Amino acid sequence: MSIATNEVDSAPSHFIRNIVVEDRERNKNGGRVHTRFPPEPNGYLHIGHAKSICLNFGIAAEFGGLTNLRFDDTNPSKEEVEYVDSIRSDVRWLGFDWGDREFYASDYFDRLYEFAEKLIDKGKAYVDDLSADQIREYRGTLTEPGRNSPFRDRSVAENLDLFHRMRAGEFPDGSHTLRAKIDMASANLNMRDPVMYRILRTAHHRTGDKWCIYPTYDFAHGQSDSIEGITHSLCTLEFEDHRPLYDWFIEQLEIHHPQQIEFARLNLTHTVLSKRKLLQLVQHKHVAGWDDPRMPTLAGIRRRGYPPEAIRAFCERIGVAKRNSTVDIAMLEHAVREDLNRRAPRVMAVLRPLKVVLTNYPEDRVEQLDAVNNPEDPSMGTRNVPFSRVLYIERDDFREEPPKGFFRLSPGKEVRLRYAYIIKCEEVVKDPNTGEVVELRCTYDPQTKSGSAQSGRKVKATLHWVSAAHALEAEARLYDHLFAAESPEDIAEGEDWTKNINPNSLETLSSCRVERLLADAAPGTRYQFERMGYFTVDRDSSDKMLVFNRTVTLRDPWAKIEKGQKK
RNA sequence: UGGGCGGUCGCCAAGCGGUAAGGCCCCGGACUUUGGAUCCGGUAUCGAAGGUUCGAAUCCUUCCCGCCCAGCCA
Repeated sequence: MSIATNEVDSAPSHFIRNIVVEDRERNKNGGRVHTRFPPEPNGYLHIGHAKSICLNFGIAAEFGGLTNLRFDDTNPSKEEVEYVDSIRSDVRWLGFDWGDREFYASDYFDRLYEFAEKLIDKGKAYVDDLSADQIREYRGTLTEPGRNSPFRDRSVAENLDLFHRMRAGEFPDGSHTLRAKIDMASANLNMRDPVMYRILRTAHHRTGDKWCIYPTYDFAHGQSDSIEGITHSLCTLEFEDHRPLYDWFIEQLEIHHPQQIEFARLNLTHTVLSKRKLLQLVQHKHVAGWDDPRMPTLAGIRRRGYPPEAIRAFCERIGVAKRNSTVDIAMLEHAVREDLNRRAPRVMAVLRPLKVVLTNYPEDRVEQLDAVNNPEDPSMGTRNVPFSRVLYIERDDFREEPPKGFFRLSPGKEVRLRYAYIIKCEEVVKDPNTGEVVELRCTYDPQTKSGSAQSGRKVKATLHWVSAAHALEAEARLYDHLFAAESPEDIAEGEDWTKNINPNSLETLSSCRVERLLADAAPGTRYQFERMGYFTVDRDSSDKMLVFNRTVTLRDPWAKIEKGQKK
């Protein structure tokens, strides 16, 4: 079993799995299960693709089958190698392996060309001289049948000759097409003599200038699946109408017949998942790039710190069905927290530092305190954290005038410092000009050292902290949903969806203080900053400045209460 | 008004004639040196209306609502 599937104890049933089970019971395809993930290399993969990847690789692995990675590169004008490289690394990062079965629709251009000739031979395809506009006119509408092209009844010999000359480059772009001869009156528009080949003088990222005609996706996709011996061609709902066409090609060609099954694509709240819109976000600099941690791309999610295991668990949990749906992004975030809670080492980091001086603690004294690395996993051990007279605590953990329900630090009140002592706020020092609180003067109770006999006194809150003299400075990038609106694409007439971009989706804090051991953390390493959230070392991090991405916050009931009070 | 596909809790989603799983969110409460985690408990009669049946979310009929299709995009 692959690492990708063994973490899910019992895979929930869904209709595609049921179909596969039935197919195997009937010994269809000799019980073989062979799927493929067929992206077009014209953009970066996103969380929606992850659903398809997990489905395709997951269902095959579950039944001892294989999954191919196939690039559907039939339109050279939109496709680039940058994208195939990113797709490869994203699929690998997600945890899946396609072995040596990396294919391209362009690998099959010769075969496809022969298939086209065969259809011409059978009188099932013809070269059309109609322009794109004319083809559209002849196609009819949803409620009216189309009309036959005047070129529909050319002889086989003439069609063959014309098709060869198309390939030979005798005609200008767009002047001719090869069309399937099916039924211009079909209620299914896809069956109204769809275009199989178009003339396009654009260099292809793999085949170079070899071809000036390219098969359409509709003519290439099904046959590519067939050539690869795919048993179950899983695709999204919008291709349901195309299935009769793909079946028609396969039957006319008398080749292996994969079974196409359609499922609903993933939609997520507070984000967009269309390639066009993601491209726009990048090109118009609404984000820093495809791997901006706010992007729903796998590259972005990875940089943000989402673990692949969490993505897989999420994909398993959302299920597979035919109903259009939009999953609450909270479900994704939950999967991330669940995974990181188990695995991320805990560390103390103060994001917005407030100086605390313990007036009754000796100037030059430093204690090494014992701290647990992960309460969920004792095997992760403990570490020493230095404690001294001058500390930093989180600014949000002090309120001069505490609201109802606030049980952190305020004048005259006590709290525990995690792994250390109970302290009491004796004095608030303010900047005489601005009135801003700049320092707290507190006393500590030596009797309350963590773990000691008399440490049992209860206080309402425990704060994280860092020793001023020992801490390292760091930058933290706090991310929020890229879109404040739940459904950013729901907009009024004349409005632009980009108006829903959350202006506060990124907040950069540059004077954070963190435990010294974070100095050696490699990019991509994930931690829990106690009480603040999960953070991941960014690739921008250096000796000069440590940089952390907030992957996801911790659940924070107090923040919720306070938000409610303000309203 | 053509064709295809859907409509089960706020959001996902099981269920396939025998009397509504689960997860997320939310609300209580227990526990807690992370207001974290964990643990308990709470919340639907299945788009509507008829019908068949001892019995229907599951079968039939009609209706309503949503999504997709008129690229030489995928």
